Amino acid sequence: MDTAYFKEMEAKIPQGGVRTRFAPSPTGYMHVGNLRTALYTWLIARHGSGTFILRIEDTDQGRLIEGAEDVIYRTMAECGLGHDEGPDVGGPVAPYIQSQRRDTYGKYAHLLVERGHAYYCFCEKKESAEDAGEFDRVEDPCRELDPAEALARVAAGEPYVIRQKIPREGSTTFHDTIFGDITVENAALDDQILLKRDGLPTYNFANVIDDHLMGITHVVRGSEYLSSAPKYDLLYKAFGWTVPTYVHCSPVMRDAHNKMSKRHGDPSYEDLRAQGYLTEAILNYVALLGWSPRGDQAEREVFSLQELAEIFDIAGISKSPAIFDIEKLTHFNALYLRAMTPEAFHAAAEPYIRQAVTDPALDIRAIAALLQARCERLTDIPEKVRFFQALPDYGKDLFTNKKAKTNEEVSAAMLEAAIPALEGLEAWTQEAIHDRLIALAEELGVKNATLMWPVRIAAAGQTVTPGGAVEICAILGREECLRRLALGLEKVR
RNA sequence: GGCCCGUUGGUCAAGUGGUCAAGACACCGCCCUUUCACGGCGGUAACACGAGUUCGAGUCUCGUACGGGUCACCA
Repeated sequence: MDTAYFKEMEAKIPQGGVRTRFAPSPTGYMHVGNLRTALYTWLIARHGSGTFILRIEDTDQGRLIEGAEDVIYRTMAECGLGHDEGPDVGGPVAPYIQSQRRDTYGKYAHLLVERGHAYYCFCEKKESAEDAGEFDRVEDPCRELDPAEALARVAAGEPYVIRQKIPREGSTTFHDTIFGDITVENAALDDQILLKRDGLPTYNFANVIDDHLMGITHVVRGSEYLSSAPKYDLLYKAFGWTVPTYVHCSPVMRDAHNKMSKRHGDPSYEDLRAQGYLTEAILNYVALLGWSPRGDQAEREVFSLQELAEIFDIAGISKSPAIFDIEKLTHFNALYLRAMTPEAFHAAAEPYIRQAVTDPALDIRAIAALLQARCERLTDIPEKVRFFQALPDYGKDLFTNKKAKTNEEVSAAMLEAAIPALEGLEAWTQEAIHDRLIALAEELGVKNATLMWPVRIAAAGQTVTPGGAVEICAILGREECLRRLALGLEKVR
C-alpha cells in the first residue's frame, strides 16, 4: 500500500468553503439539461462565495469526440459561468481531466481491494442485462475468489476488472437536499465495476474519487444518479471519507414522456443561439425551468446572472421533471430584446437586417428602431424587413380595410392627394411627413387611418409591417417612396 | 419485472394544516393606436383518485392510478 501517496493526495484537498464542480463528458453537445446543471452548480458556488470547478469526464475512450471540449469552454464562457479551477486554468488539485488521473484511480481501486471492499473479477465481458431482457442479478463467482489466487492471476497478466463488494445484508440510507432521506436494501445493489479492463475508472468510481480529492462540498447532478447514490455512499464509507451534500436535479423534458435529446432534434445551447435567442434570455429561462424563487421573490421572473447568484437557494429546486417550453423562452427573449439600449439592439439586429436589406440608401439604424418592440427572435428580422429592399408583389385587395374605412376607390383618392402633398415637402423627415399627412387627413375630412392605410400599403406592399406609414415613408426616401405610391395608385385606379 | 422517486390550470410554478389556491407563458376579450406590435385592463383554466388523521388538508399517513429514473467494462 502506497501510504505516502494517499497522504500526499489528502494533503492537497482544499478545506473550508463551498466547492462545486460541473463535470461534463465531452460529447460535443451542450443540451439544455446540461446547461441547467452547469448553471445551478455555478450558482451554488457563487451564492456561497465558493469555488467553481470544471472537470472533464473522458473516461469512455470509445466515445471521445474531437473538439468537444471546445464546445464546453465556449458555452461556459459565453454564458458567463466562469470557473476558478479547471483544465485550462489549473488549480491546487490538478489535473482536471479524468484521463490524466488514471494512476490515481488505479491506486485507490487497489486500496479498496486490500481493504476488502472490492475484488478482482476475471469474468468475460457479457452483454448488458437490459439487452438480454433480463433483470435478475447473477452471482459473480469472482467475489469469493481467494485473494491470494486473484492476486496471482493479476500478476500473471490475466485481464480483470475491479468490482465493488456491496454488503449482502442491511440497507443504506443517504440524504439528498432535494429528495430527503432515501433508503435502499443493499441486496438490491449490484457489485458495480469500478475499474474497467482498460484500467480506466467508470463514472461511478471516478466521481467519488475526484469529488473527494477535489474537496467538492456539493455534488450537483441529474436525478438519473439517484439510484446509484447508495453505492457511492458505500464507497465513501469504505474509504472513511465524508459524504458530500447531494443535489440531484430532475431532468428537463421535451414532452411528458421524453427527455430533451439530440436524437429527437431538441435544441442545444448553440442551436438556440443560432435560432436568434440571446444568452441572457436562455439562462434566465433555464434557471426557472425546475427552480423558482421563494417568499417575497416568488412573483419575480426576470433575473440577471448576478441577481440569481444572490438569491439562488437549493430549496427552490423542483423534484419533478420540467417540460421545456420554447414559447416561454421566446417570451423571455422578447423581454430581453426590448430591454436592450437602442444602440445594443442595433448592433445585435444589424447583421440580420443586412441579410434582407442591402441597399446602402436605407437607414439600418432607423429600421432597427422600428424592430425593437416587435421582434421576438433576431432570426425573425429578415422576413420582416425584406419589403424595404424590394416592393413585394401584392394584390389591390390589400387596400380594403374595414376599420380604416378604406376600399380601392377611397384608397385611390387618398393616394392621389398624398402624392402631391408629399412631393411638395421640403425636408424628407419623419416629422415633416407626419405633420403633412395628418394635416392632409384633416383637410380631406377623413380619419387618420383612412389616409395612412393606403399610404402604408402602397409603400410596403403588405398589411403587416414594422412601423407605420410615416416611418416607412421616411426610411424609403423621397424618390423610392413616391415611386411606390404612384405604383400603388396605378394598381388601384 | 424489482427497486427508487414524483403528481397544483395546456406549460413553468407559489403554497410548508386555517382567506371559497399567487404569479408568468400560451389562449380569448377590451382599451390605446396609423397596420402589426409594445403597453394597460380583464377573462377561461388546476390541487390525479380513494381512504384515513384532524375542529379543519393542496399541505400529514396509507392505498390505487398515472408518470419519471434505474437495473452497462455509458456517463
